[in-house]
Amino acid sequence: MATIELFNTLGGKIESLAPVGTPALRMYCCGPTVYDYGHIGNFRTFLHVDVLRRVIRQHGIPVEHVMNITDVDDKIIRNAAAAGVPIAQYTEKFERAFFEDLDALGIQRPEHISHATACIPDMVSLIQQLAAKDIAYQAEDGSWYFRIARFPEYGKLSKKDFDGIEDGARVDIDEYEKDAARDFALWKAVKPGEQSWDTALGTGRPGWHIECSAMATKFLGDDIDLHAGGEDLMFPHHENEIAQSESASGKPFARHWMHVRFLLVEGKKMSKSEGNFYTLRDLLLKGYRASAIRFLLISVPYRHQMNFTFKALADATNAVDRLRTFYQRMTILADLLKGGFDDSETATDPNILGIVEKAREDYTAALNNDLNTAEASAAIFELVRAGNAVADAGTLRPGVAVEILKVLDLFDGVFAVLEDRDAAITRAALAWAEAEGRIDEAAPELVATLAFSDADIDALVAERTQAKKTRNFARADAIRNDLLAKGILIEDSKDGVRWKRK
RNA sequence: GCACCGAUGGCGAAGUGGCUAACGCGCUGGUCUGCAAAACCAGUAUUCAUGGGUUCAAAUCCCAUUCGGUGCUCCA
Repeated sequence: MATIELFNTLGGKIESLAPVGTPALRMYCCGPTVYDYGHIGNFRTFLHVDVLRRVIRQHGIPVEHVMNITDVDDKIIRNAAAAGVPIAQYTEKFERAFFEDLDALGIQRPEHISHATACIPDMVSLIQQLAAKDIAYQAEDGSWYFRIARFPEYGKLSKKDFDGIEDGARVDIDEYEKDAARDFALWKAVKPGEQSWDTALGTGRPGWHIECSAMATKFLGDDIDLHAGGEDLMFPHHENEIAQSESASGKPFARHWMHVRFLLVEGKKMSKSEGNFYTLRDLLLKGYRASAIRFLLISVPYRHQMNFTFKALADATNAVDRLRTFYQRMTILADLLKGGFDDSETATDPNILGIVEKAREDYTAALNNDLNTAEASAAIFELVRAGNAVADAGTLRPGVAVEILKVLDLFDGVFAVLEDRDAAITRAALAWAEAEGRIDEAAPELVATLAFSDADIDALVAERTQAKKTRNFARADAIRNDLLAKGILIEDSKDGVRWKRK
């Protein structure tokens, strides 16, 4: 099979991605700091890493993927103190929410998930290795710093040349003891009232960057295949990881670096002050579907800045619906064969098999080409149109529908939007909002629609079908319009009546 | 301020030197339907921010300008 070509920030060009030294591809992705609910920008990154791991697995390559949970840092300490609870209690809630959100968005769990606070000994040991080489040094207050002067390659990932850059315009009030302004904290000495650990380095807590170096090494070794994260992490976070890891091991830390670009929201940087800051839960309560959010965030390739808009989100909902409708149509056709139906005599379009094959090839080639999800979905929509047209003409053999379904399954192995879990996810979000006292943020129509059970809807749909049989169209249309007003759409088809929630 | 990235139809968005500028959504007309919906067909940018240049050939390369974004500081 063709190789996966992926842009490598280190080197600045597209390179083949493949495991070296082990059968599995060993990758590390910087995880969340669990001090609040995840926002759509966070999830854009996690979604594209999910796309990557799914593509790798479709190539038959196993993945060994590590993600950290940062459960101690300045913001957590500050917020937990403000809430008057221990940090573990504070982070537990947001960590649980984070995993619920991953599930809602269909993001696969990494093979290894570890907490920063569970890896303190690993971090201490790493810092000790650096200290033995005099690369880590302790300041007078007891904090430990990384001596950047001892790592000449510093800046190679973010392409920064620190020679000649002025070195000390800013001096943080509690970092005045550093030897050089760029030196970064490995271990922060304890401050009154803060959570701390008693270690060989003294009493304190880890700096931010060290956990990723320690965890990646702990689970994957000191020369991993891929390291991924948001573009903002490139500097200083990833640069510092490289400095720590490579200084300790003497080996290149990660061969391949992947960075996902930020998104804009309604054309502007997402920020609380702009009023365009959205968590996944905010969107679910507004009535948008998890599947549409996934599809939209994935559909723009990861290296492009994408503009997230509510219009685009509504459009994505329709696009996903079209894919699902087509999938159902093909499934119904393919299922004819299960009943022992012999389709060898069925009229058949002479070109459709070639179109199916082309869709498969275009789809695969697009993803292999630096994860071009836009072109990949275009290939699938070409198949949708062709398949529908042939089916409309009555020349789609069930055996061909089986082949089409294979391509759709390949597609869904990465895009993961065809299975409809949306109503359940939205119900869970409403239950959460209720528990948090935020139910007033939910769109009223959403509450109304979900208040209707499937059985309620089925009963009304049956009544309408009965009315139609007696040609009582006034009554039938009244039911249809009433349901539509509540967000439920009825579709009559040759195979019976379908309905769906809008 | 310095550095880097981007600007493609009504909206979102591919395409980075050469076939009629993908794809999705929307809109208009048609087919189908009791009417709709779904689905299909046709139409919907002679043109790729603006101005110059290179080339037989440019949305794609170069220069300038305008606008948006990012990094230099916590951030996915």
